[in-house]
Amino acid sequence: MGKDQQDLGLSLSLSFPPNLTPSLVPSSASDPNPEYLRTESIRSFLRGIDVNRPPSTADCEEEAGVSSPNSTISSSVSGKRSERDGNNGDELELERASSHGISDEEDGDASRKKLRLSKDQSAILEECFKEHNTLNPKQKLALAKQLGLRPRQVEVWFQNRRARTKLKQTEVDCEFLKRCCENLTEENRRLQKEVQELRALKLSPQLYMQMNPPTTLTMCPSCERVGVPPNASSTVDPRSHHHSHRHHVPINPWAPSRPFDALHPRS
DNA sequence: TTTTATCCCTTTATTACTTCA
DNA sequence: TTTGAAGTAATAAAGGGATAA
Repeated sequence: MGKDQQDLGLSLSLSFPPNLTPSLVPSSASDPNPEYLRTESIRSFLRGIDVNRPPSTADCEEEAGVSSPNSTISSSVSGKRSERDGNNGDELELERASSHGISDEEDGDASRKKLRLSKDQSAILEECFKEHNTLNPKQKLALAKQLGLRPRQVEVWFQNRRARTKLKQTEVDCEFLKRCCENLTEENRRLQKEVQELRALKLSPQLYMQMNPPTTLTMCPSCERVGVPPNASSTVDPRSHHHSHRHHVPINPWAPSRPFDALHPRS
């Protein structure tokens, strides 16, 4: 449990520059009740069809029986689920008590039936998910009881919901990194151009003579950034640099230029 | 060390919706 | 304009491996 929560927490705790994130986050990501769910649920509601209608006696008996058509049967057959359910009295009881409204006719098909949750059920689940994206067993049972679902359904819903959240976050991360890459490419292009210009100057002494003295260019020894000394006339405010420069190192314009990658090696 | 519960990941199946001939 | 097949997106659920208690 701990590992998973950590993973999710890491994924979700990524922060982005405020100017990037909002435009990148898909509207649906923050929408607890997406249009898709709304329209579908509304249609379902209007038709008076609720795939998760409250359990009837027959349904309960059916669920409790051996031949459940739904996931319950397959899950109770599968090792993991049977182990789990067999050791949890409350959960098993709820499993039996809750229903999906599967009739006996439908029961014949052993294939799993996927049932859409109602609008209300989805809304409540979303609300709970907003509060905490994982559930402890008590919360799960309570929620399942409240929604008329099996605890396993609630559990699965939360798992799938976490997966959707992670997927959205991955998309946002990807978009952010793409932009970073674009920005760096652009900066690299700009710097390469600058290097070319400086090399051109180096090759034409006449132009060089018209240049300002090289001492007007200084470099921060710690970060190797080109700066402007305080006495130089410039629009750049030296105080805006990230640390004080008491030791500006004059740049030798004849020194071989280093490409951007050499200045910013990837660790 | 073994057991159990829970997680995530991947895959499958189902449903509802859209597109197009 | 209607209709049915095909395609697509969303998502419920299963199964399996990993991990913590």
